[in-house]
Amino acid sequence: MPRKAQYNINAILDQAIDVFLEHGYHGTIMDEIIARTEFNRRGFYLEFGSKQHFLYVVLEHYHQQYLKKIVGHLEQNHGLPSIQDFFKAYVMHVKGKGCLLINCITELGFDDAKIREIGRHYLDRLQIDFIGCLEKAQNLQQLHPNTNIESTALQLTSYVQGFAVNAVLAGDTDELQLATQALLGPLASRTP
Amino acid sequence: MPRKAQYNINAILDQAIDVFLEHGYHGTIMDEIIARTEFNRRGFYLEFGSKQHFLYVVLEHYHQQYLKKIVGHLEQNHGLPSIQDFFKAYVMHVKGKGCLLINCITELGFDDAKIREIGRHYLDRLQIDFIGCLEKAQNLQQLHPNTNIESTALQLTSYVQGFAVNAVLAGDTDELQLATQALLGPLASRTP
DNA sequence: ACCTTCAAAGAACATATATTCTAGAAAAGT
DNA sequence: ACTTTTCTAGAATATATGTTCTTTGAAGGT
Repeated sequence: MPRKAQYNINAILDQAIDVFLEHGYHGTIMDEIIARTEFNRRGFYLEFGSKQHFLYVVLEHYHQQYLKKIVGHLEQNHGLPSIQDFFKAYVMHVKGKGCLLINCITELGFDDAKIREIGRHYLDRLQIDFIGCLEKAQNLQQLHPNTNIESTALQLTSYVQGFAVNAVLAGDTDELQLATQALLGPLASRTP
Repeated sequence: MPRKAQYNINAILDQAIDVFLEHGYHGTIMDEIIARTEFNRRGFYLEFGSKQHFLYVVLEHYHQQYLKKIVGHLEQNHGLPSIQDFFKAYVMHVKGKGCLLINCITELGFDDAKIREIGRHYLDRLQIDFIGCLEKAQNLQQLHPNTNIESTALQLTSYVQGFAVNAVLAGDTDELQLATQALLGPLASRTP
């Protein structure tokens, strides 16, 4: 019977995330992917077919494995604390690296419809989850009663993207943590 | 006496901005730059030396010619209205295209120290200008008296980047205009 | 009108890069 | 131990791409 594959797909996808984060899509060359992931050229093309298709798989893995879990905080339904948990996790995640999805949007969004679609879907989801969380917060009277929920959700969504860009430049993330507190603080009701 | 150069450097730099916006740095190939700008290979290398150096020149031009003028709104010293003018101009500018500087940061920031430096400088400047504007707004009593200016400026800076990303995905800019209103509205004092 | 100088166009070159192919070796069953 | 399967490593290939070179001809002065 034949040999079994030596490589672990999940580990490879994780390693690939870092490579793409560092050099972008076009800046990443196959030689580096092969060198830094634990598998070989033939295996690569047997498994993924092409660099482009590989990116889609990596991006899907990135979404499922990381972004979804972070966004998951917003679905805990604890109102404002959930939003705080989300930002804390997000800032930790993007610190010093940025966000692969955001990077793909800015690098490839114009040319690649699939990337655009994934990006739109992600942002829509984020905004909907913020809305849900803010509504819950309102029910729990954690929020200023006259808060415009839709607008606030839109703000928070923009803010998230801003972090992803900042994280590439910012050495430490204390600054980002502080900004988050400043952002969320004023949302809280004075008379809970 | 010799012929004079036919090309107009400024026009070329403007044309190049669009090419880089569409395909990113590594995704842009020299053939397209040559085809879409009004000059030829020889002229290009005589003038700029390399693709990389050309990017720096384009970026500098982009900064001087576009970003600086938009950020200039913040130096009008009218407080909140200046911030509103800034966002209006920025949204118009990035609509459907994104921001070249932000794109370069996310694509090249990890590998290219010069890009990182330009990016940091730009964001610092933006934040300082926001602070100045917010202080002025406070003096003019356009602002909630208990606003934390530093944090608010940091937030606004993050929004700007978020917009740059959103603009790549958003077909129309109504959404972004709405977000701006949602963003700036709550800053205004209730008792001016 | 003629000559000189250099711009314009694109061919040519060298390197980089994605993808395919080949040879040898390692695992698993008999 | 032997055979089979297919994995691994890396050579090979074809194309893409940044850069340089060559040829042609246009502009401007005399």
